[in-house]
Amino acid sequence: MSRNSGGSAGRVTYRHGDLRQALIQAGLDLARQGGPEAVVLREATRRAGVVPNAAYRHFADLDALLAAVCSAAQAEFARAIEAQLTQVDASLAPAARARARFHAVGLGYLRFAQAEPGLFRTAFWLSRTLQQSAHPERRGDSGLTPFQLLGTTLDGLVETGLLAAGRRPGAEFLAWSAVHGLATLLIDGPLRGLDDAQTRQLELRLVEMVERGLDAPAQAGTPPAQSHEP
Amino acid sequence: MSRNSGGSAGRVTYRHGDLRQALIQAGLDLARQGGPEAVVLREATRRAGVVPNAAYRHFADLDALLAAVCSAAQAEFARAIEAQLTQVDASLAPAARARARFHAVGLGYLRFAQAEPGLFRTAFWLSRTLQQSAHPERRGDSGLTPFQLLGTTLDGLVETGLLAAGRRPGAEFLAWSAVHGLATLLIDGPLRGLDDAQTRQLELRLVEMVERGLDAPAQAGTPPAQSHEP
DNA sequence: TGTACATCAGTGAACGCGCGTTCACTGATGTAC
DNA sequence: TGTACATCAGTGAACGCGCGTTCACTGATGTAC
Repeated sequence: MSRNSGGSAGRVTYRHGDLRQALIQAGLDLARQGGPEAVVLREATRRAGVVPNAAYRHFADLDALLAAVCSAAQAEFARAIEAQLTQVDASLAPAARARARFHAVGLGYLRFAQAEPGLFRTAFWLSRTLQQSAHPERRGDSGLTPFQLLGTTLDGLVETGLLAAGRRPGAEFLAWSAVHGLATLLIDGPLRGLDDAQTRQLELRLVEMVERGLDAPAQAGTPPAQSHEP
Repeated sequence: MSRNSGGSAGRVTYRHGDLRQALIQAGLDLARQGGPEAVVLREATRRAGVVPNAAYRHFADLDALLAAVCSAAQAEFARAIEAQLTQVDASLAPAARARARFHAVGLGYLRFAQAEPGLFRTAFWLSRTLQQSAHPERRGDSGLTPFQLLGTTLDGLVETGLLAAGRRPGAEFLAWSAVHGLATLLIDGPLRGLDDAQTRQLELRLVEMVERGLDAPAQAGTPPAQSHEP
């Protein structure tokens, strides 16, 4: 990366060094600026200081490069959330700590989405052909995906009695939905215009809504009497 | 639309009839299949049975056509939610009816996203240049946007005592986030693989989570003792 | 009711663009003797 | 330690694609007299 990244000086060697990594890095930069659609083979090779078809020595085609970039983006995402978790005060009482960890994941998620919207969208890009699940090389330093990190904190809520065990299964999907939705609306959607204070407040209210809504017993007794299939 | 839509028979007149509308319709079909990125001027004119540059008699450029298509998509979205609201049993007691209406909006939202993922994504497309707010011609038959329809049902929850008035401000953003996030994860994201039963259950649990989480008082007393700015 | 004419919606041809991908090549690198 | 050689990473040139957009045009339509 050092020798060729800027393209400032002429290349020392005829061979590149680690073109594969340089292309992923260039693709990551493109994704950072413009999301997954902006990851384009010719521009990536251009930034790596190399002729377009050189990429084919390292990737079967554009999709293969894009997949590698997406994995890298997701790993960066995971690391950002891990960083938030690390900052939770370890001396807190178990229940308070469990809550703090849950908040850390939710707010870390939202923070990353806003700080790196391009990478955030890239992390969720799925090549529509191959159903590659999020397993091979997409994790953070802890070896967990963002989704698994969320699951861990939910387990913590159950262990400390803040979440009924019966409500645990599937809870990550509910929490994930809420946080992911707010992230999307904040970066791509109609909530873009919000100022920082409004954003922070909304983030906090959302996480608290999830925390409460996951656990509390059903209200009233009557389920809504509407048939959705007419 | 009738004469030219299929392109089956030769055109009767030299002039088109209503090319503007035909182009929007063609763009809507493209969006239905492939989302906003699939709305492409040349293909739209092809489907309208017309030469590419003919579009410039009716739209300044591709962005203008796309904007019209997005508005149409959002209007269709609004109409789908209105349809769900219409089906709520009007003879229910006020509180039950308010809940049912809230559920109808949430589930209608999720249903549309899954039935018409392309249009759903198109409805949220924002031309990054012009900050056109969602006001001119993007509403349903009731004259409300999907967002406003949601607000109406939240008002209903407050009126019937199911939601504390103090929690009403901004509540639409929280509810919206949760539903929008689940919709996104279900159609574009890692939850695509879920079968119908799982999906329906998750939808219902999510809406109930929001309902509970919006209203219930804060749990415990201790806010999470984490600083997010290190 | 008939004719002259302005309007303007759609035509036909062409442009330049960046893209992904293929082909035959070249020459630095590392290995075998 | 020196030489011959196979490997294979990167080069150079070219392809075909669909795209958005511009230009000068043509001829049906509707209006004014």
